Amino acid sequence: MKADETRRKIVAAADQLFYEQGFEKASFADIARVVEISRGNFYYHFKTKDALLGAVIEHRLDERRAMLSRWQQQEADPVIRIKNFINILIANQTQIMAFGCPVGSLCSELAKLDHTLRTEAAQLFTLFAEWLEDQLVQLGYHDQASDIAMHLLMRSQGVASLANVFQDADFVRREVEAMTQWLEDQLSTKHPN
Amino acid sequence: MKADETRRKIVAAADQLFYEQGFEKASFADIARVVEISRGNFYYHFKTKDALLGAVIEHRLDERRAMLSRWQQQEADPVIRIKNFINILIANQTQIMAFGCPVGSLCSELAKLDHTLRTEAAQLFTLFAEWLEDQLVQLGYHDQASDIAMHLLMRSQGVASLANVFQDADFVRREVEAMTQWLEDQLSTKHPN
DNA sequence: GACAGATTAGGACGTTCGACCTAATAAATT
DNA sequence: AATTTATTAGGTCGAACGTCCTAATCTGTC
Repeated sequence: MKADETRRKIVAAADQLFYEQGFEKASFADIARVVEISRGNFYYHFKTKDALLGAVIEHRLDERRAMLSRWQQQEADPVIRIKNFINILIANQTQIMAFGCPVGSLCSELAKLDHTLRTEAAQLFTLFAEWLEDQLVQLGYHDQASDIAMHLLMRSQGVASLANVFQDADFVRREVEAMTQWLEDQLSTKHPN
Repeated sequence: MKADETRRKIVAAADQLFYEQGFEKASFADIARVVEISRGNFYYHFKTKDALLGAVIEHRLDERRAMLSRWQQQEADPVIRIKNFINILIANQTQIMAFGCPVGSLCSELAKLDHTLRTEAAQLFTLFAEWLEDQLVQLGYHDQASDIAMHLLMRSQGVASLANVFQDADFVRREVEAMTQWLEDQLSTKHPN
């Protein structure tokens, strides 16, 4: 089955180009150039551009699920796991400054396009929200777990947005530091309920 | 000069459609339908779509400058002025949940398009950043004023992003409350340097 | 080696878009 | 009223796009 390999390459290239240029601007011709196949070949693997987008979203979900379960295995402490999440902003700093958050910018674009797959893309957020909530539950939070998870997600998005606009690495560093500090303050000052 | 009126209508319609659909998706035909003029008429008022975008950005800058100077006149206390800024999230909640932040989503799109007017759009952020910084300086901050301003801007963006994705009015209310509380904590616990 | 199915290449079609042009009309000026 | 200028309408052009079709090529099986 060589088709699987080609399909994988198409999805990988589309993933990157959708990120760098946005879903609408990235064309079949662009992707074909990267994968080095003919334009017409797409129709064999994906009947429509929406189908390709669906595959890209699934791929992103898989990657992130894999990352999260890796963290689950490698780090026993939920606090460190959450810090791993925060540090994505540092690890992917260059890309985020250039193209924004891959999750947030896709959701934003699909919302404006009023696209069918808008809800599927939103699951990328839900994935992180629920995972963060789970970590916080493990830390003894219950009622607040969901709110704190959303707060962390919110700050990540805000930092990514401004990082993209202002291209300021120092700002990112400061906010990641502040975010980490805020988390520790939460854990130390407030007794989990 | 009836042309000024027509031009004003075009800019107003483009402003809204660029917000609702995004710059690329909103076409001359769409705008023409709203303004009720012919498509070809655009070329008389704006030679290119980029020129129209430039006018829209200028228009948005003007509107926001007007709003900020209104706040300057109506409120003597910089703290209340800053709270006005925070409360934009509540005042424009419906639109933000539907289409995101008009400033952030435009900057995000132009960044992906690698558009020439990207920096002009970023001035919309700079406008708020400098205004917030100014308020904080008036409150006695100096070294920290810029960082706090960026932090407030960051949280606004984050809240707007997630509001758009999750369409959760309660989340917005909670985060606005938390943001206001954070501001007051800053002002009360830390003596301005 | 012949055959069938899987995969790919390349071009054609219809649509949409921004851009551009020209003629018609409205407004202003003399 | 005549003439010029400002403004608008409507149509056309070329390019880009997603979609679709058909022929060619590759791959595995008997």
